[in-house]
Amino acid sequence: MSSSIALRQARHLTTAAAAAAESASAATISISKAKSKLKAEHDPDKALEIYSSVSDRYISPLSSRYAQEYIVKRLAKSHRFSDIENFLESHKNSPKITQEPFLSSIIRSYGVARMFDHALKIYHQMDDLGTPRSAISFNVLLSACMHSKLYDRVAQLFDEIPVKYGFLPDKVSYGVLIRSYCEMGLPEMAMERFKEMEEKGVEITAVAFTTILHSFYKKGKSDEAERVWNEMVSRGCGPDVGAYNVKIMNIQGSKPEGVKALIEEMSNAGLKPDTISYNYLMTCYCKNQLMDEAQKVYEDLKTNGCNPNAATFRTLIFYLCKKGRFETGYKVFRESVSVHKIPDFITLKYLVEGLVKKSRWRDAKGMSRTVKKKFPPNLVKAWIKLEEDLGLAKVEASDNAKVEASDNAKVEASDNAKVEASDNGVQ
DNA sequence: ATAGGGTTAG
Repeated sequence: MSSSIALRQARHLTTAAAAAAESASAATISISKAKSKLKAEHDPDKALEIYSSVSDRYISPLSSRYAQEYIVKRLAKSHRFSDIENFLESHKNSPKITQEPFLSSIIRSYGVARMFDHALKIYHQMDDLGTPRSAISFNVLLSACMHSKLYDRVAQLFDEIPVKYGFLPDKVSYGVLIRSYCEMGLPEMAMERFKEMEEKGVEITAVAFTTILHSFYKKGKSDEAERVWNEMVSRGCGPDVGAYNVKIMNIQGSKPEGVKALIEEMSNAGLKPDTISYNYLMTCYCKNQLMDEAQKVYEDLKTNGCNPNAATFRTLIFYLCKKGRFETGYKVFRESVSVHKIPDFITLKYLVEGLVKKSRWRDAKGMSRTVKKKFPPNLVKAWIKLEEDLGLAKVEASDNAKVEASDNAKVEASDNAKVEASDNGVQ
């Protein structure tokens, strides 16, 4: 991007960002509606327009956090850091700035953009802004520091800040500190901190244990991991579902029976396996060429009180394609569309190529239409190129013979309405 | 209302 364009965008944004943060008068849509609109919007400037048209932006802290972070992520992707600054700093004009959770969301957003210096700056400004401090904003600051990959700085802040401002670190503060040690490849150092937590009466949680457990597995130290697991159990800190999932992750390379056994063990212990647990089982079946069993896990998700997520769809569709089950793959794809969790480009490329290979022209066509509606502009461009390479672009215009050759050929290629209906028709 | 656990194959 040339600097003049950047400058123009920055100027444009100064106004747009201010409007977005301050004006509630142009309010037309609700935050929940904005959420789905934002999801489909890849242009940061248009995302800002949506943000500024939301009436109840700050009513639900969780939704407003989502919208704010979303915009920051989009801007960060375009390296528009001064725009991020304008956008986030303008939030200081809101009367809500005296509320710690509101200010914390700005700190978190700076963390998302890897702008840690800005995060630290606003944290220190809290006194001037009239915002009270507790461990909450400190923990968000530590997280921002960790997500900016400044791991040794986390330890430094942990020692300095609570003393300076006169509060005590809590279990979450320790959680972030422990994670930083683990990220540095020092899970032993993380374990060391447990003593200190005990002395200070800070609860040692399953989350902290799980962080360390994961780290030891990652280093290939299974024996150490097992020791951590046993200590967690003997202290009565766990395990919980998350801890089990780390254990499952470590054995999923082996036979499905092991994964199944762990899931049963969880259930017997009164824990409810979640989507991640079942994803591991499903993936394990896929890797062992047991596609019927993998599909069964997917189909039973609902019965087990879980919803498929983006990873479920991506993994299942990928392995279905790998096994040549493109028709089933297409069916699962349509289910992913209906819940707004469509897989990535590579997976869908694999699927559309398979459909074409099997002369499922109508499915390939329908899929293509949906993909172009859902993907960001750069990927749409790549997809159109793919369509051309596959000869898919011509099907609608001239090659009815091809369409009629497919088993669902009753739908005319020009009957767009029908194709669209079939795209969105899966509930 | 802030900390942990995942997602193909190259």
